[in-house]
Amino acid sequence: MKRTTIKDVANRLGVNPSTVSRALKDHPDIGLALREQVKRVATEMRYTPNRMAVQLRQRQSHLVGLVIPEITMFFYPSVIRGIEEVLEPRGYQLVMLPSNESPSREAQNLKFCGENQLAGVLISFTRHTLPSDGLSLLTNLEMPVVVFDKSLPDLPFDSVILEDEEAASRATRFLIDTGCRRIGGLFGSPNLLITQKRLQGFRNALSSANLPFVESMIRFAGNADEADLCVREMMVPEDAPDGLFMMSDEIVMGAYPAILRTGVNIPADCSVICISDGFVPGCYYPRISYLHHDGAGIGREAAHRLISLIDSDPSVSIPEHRMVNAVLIELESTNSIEKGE
Amino acid sequence: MKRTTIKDVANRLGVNPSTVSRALKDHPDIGLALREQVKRVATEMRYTPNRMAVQLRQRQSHLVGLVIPEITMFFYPSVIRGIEEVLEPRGYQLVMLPSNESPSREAQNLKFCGENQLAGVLISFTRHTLPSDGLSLLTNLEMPVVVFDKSLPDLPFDSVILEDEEAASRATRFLIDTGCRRIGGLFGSPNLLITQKRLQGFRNALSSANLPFVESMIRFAGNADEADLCVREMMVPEDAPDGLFMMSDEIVMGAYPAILRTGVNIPADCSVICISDGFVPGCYYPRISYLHHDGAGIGREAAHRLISLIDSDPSVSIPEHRMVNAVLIELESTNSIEKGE
DNA sequence: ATGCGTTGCACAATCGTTTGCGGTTGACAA
DNA sequence: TTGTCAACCGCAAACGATTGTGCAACGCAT
Repeated sequence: MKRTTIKDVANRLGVNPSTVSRALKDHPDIGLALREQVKRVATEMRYTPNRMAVQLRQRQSHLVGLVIPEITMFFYPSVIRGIEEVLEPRGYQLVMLPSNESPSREAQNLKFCGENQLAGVLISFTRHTLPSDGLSLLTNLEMPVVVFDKSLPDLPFDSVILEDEEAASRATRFLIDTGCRRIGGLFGSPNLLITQKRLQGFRNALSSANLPFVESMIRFAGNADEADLCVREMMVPEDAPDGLFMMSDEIVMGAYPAILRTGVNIPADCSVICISDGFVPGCYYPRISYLHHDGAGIGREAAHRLISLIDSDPSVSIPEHRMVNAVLIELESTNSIEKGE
Repeated sequence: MKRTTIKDVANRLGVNPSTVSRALKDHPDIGLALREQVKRVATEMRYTPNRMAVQLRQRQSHLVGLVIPEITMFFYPSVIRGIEEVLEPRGYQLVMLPSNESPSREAQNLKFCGENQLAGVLISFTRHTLPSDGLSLLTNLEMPVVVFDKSLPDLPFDSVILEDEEAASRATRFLIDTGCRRIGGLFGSPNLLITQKRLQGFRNALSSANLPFVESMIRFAGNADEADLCVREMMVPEDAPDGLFMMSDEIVMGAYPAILRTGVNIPADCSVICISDGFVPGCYYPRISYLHHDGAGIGREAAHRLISLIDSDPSVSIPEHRMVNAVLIELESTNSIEKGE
């Protein structure tokens, strides 16, 4: 039960394989009549091109590598949806290459992309990848690549990231505007550039409002459980925050129930805002307002950029850094209005 | 800047490409001395085999297709982690083929797997796939395939699924044992076999306890928002349930906050239990006890089975249906103990 | 009739590996 | 000396497609 090849079709028609190949792609060299006949017979014989042969010949696969730090339930599923949305119609497929937060695994994954001549690579770095390592990895890769979300400083490659600083700043300002004065912040891994930027945005907003930045009011949590712990530490009776900024969905899922558990009244005692992909904030009561960190949007952007890199001459393009901005979504009132003025 | 091929290595050594090929795979035909030298030069020239050529030659890729109804934040991320855990060490890579709950897209995806001679396929069906269609799709595929989680009735192919009926039954029994008498159930799409089975388990538990099955106490929700709506309908003062079974994480995330919003006291007024992957139940307060629907475990099982199918003679193997059982995890008390006896 | 330009297709090389087969050595026994 | 048999390695044909080039046949103008 062998697959029918282009040769089989050619033999059946008594023509040369090359003729069949050209006919199927409407090459003008082939007469119109024959062209139609070839197509008829080809579908009749249920011929489908063998991609391996095609790819070997043209030295390029239609596979795109997706190198991500870990396949978590946060953010990446949305990103993948966004990517698929633009890749699939163009005939590209996504190969999963999770790095499990291990730089060495990440290097392996990138190596895989190179060896298999994937069409391109979409990458989000692990929290442990050193900027210099990331740079050399991508440089050695010699193929279209776009970095998304978890980028590294000063990378001379295309990237699509959130306006992290601005988003965090706006979120914080929102808390300030609704009357919060003792604002706490819950952040992710401090290694991450996005964490640093969001922290910076957080600080900027405070200082713009002439509010002091209190070291003890911010915490870093590597995962949901740690976020839970942070909350328990922060929510001490004497000086609990009256407003809390949480930088991600994972932090929210760890921290928010912890807050509720302390008995603190939201938003009366403490307002809350976060940066989120959008689903999680609606799954709590009270709901949480958030700055939309649009995973699908970032995925789409990154994929688009990658496609244009693949289609263009690699030597002429200069890296383009795209920042997608986060829009504020207000859900009910986890943010108090005119708090105790 | 061409990649170095096996020919380059051969030329450098003045030997035949075939010799290099054999030397690199320790073929006994090649003398030990030469073998070592070839390897040395190969690594020195940074030779890496071109997989496309290899695959074309041996008519098989090391890619496994993952066909899933949709890439959601629930369940599938865990499944993928489990799969990767067993696939990656064996040199297989995962290709994402989301069907977006569309049977036609699903058919396309399967076709893709066939045309590209993937090594095998892991599939979870959409909620709209007809059993007969699924059967013919897989039959035509003619390659190793294992169905996981969202299966179809009477499929003569390997499968790995949860003991859905048993899990739902145990969950319900747990509610009964803690004193609930008016037990409600929130289910997913009624098209799904897993929904039907879990519903069956739910009913069985009720009837075993001589409790009536009240049609109005169960609801079907296609997504979280619908689950929210269902709760608002059910939680009417006169005859609200005193115990609630929720069949999945997505249902929980829609329904649980809705319950809290109604002001119903958990677990005093209403106990809650669900079937879950494990992360979500801990992200609420009160936490929710659950029967563990282990995504990673199912992924691992499915991947293992697929590997053994790939490695074995396809003609001799008979389909194996694996049911993984769900263990009960009790978190705090969303289940009342000795309710109003 | 000669020359020239199209049109329409066949030939063969190529992509980078793998693999069946055959052939050359040298050793060693008959 | 001849024959046998390993041990080693080269040759060339695949795998299934794409593509540059060659070459008939034909039309048309000269």
